[in-house]
Amino acid sequence: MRILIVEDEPKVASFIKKGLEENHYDAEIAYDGLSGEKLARQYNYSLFILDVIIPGISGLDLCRKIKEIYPAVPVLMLTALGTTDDKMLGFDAGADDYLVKPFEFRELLARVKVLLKKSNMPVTAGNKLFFDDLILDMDKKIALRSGSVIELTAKEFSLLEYFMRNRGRVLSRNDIAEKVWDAGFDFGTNVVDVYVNFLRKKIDKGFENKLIHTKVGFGYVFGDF
Amino acid sequence: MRILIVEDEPKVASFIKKGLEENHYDAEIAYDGLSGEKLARQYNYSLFILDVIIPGISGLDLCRKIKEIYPAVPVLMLTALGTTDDKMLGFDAGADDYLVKPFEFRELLARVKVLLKKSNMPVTAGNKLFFDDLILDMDKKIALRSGSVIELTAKEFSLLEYFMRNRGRVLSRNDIAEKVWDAGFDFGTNVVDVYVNFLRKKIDKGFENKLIHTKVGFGYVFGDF
DNA sequence: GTTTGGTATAAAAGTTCTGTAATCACTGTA
DNA sequence: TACAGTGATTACAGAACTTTTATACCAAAC
Repeated sequence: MRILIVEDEPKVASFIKKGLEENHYDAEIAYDGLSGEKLARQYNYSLFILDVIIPGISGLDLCRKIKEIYPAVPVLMLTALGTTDDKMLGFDAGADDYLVKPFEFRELLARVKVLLKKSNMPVTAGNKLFFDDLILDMDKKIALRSGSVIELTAKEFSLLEYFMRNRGRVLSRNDIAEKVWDAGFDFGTNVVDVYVNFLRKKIDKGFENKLIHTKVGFGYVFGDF
Repeated sequence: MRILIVEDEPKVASFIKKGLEENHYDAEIAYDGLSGEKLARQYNYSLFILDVIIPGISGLDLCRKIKEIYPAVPVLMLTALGTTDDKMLGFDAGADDYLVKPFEFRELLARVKVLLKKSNMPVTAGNKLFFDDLILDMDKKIALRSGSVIELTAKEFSLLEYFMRNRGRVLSRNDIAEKVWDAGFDFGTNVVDVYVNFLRKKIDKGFENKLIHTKVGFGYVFGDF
C-alpha cells in the first residue's frame, strides 16, 4: 500500500510518514504541488494525503488533477482551515475525506484504513497501464498523455499495450509481428514500421521525452532514456 | 437512493430527512435501534446515517450488525461526542465516516454524496438505474428520457441495463452477446448491432448528447462524452 | 557514392458498422 | 388449428473507417 503525502511543513509530513510506516504502509513525501503531481503521474499510489495549502499548485487543484487521472484512488484533504466552506471546496474538488488540523494520528489512521478498505473492495478494477505521463485505459480503450485523450485504433492499441507490457526490452519486428499480428506472420511487408510510425505520431509527437525508440538493426524499445 | 436515518431526536431527524429529500434522495427515519435494525433487514438501503446514542441497541452495535449483513453499504456515524476516542469507536464498529454535532447540512450532504459515489458506481435508487436524464425503471420495465416514457422489449431492456451497469467501459460484441444473450453465443450473426441500433432509435434519436457510442474495432460504450 | 535500415505518405484492399427489410419464432385468441 | 400480432433474428447493401501494400525519401555506415 503506497501512500503519497503532499505537505510542505516537514514536521507534519514526517510525523504522518512515520506513523503510517509504523502501521506497515509505504509512505512518500512531496513538499510542493508540482513534485506531488509528478510523483502521482509516475507511480501507482493507493491513497493521497494532500494539504490544502502547499507551494506551487494548490492542494485543491492537485486533488482535481489526481481525480482526473485516477478517479478510483481516494484522496484525503488535510488543512488548518476548518470552516464548512473550506470543507465544501475540498469535497467539490473530489476529495473523499477531510481532516482538520490539529488532529490525532489515530484518527488519521482510522480514516486512511476506511478509505483503503473501500477502494480495494469494488468491482472497478483500475484497468490501466501506466508509464510516466502516459496512461493506457483498458476499459475506455483510449490513451492519455499528460492528461489529454488520444484515440487509438484496435491495432494501434494492441501494439501500444505490447510495448507498455514489455517496457525497456528491445522488441524485434518479428516479436512484435508475432504478438500483435499473428504467429507465422507473412514477412516481406513493413506493417510494423508503419504502425510504429502511426503510434509515434499519436503519443510522441510534440513531446520532449519520446517513449518509443529505434534500435537500429534490432527493433524498437519503449521507455525512458 | 434510499437512506435510513436512525436518530431519536425528532427535530434533528426530520431536519436531515427534509434536506436529503430536497436533494432527491428517499429518506426514512427510525427513532430507535431496534426499529432501525428491523427496517435495515427489511429494505435495501444505499446508506445508513446512525446517531451513536439512541434508545434500544446503541448506534455502534447497530453499525456492527449492519456491516455484518451489508458489508458494502456505507454507514455515516453522527454524534455529539467529538473526542478522538469516540470517533475511534465508531470506526472500529465499521463506520465509513464520522460527523460531529452540531454540523452544517451541506457538509453532511457532501459526505453522503462521497459515500454513495463510491459504493454504488452504477447509481441505483430503489429499483431504478440513473444516468443523466435517462432512468431505467426495473419495476415498470420502462425507460424515461427527459421525463418521457420509452417502451422497451425484453431484449432491449436487458441490453440497456447491461450498458447502464457498465457505463464508461467499452463492451465488445462478445461481452454483450455473452451477458445479454448467452454464454457460448453462436457467432456469425449481427443481432448485437441490430439491437444497439434499436436502442439508439429509442433512447438517443433526437437528443443532443448521445449515450451510446461506437468504438470502431472494439465495441460500444455507454456514457457521456 | 552506394548500400542498408528506417521513416513517411498515399492509394488500394479489406473490415467493421449502420440501417433497413425480410424472415423466423412465439403467444394468445377465436 | 389457423391466424394475427409482436418480438427476435438473419441478411445484405452502402458508408465509414482501418489495415495493408507500395513506393519515394532520408540518413548514417561502409
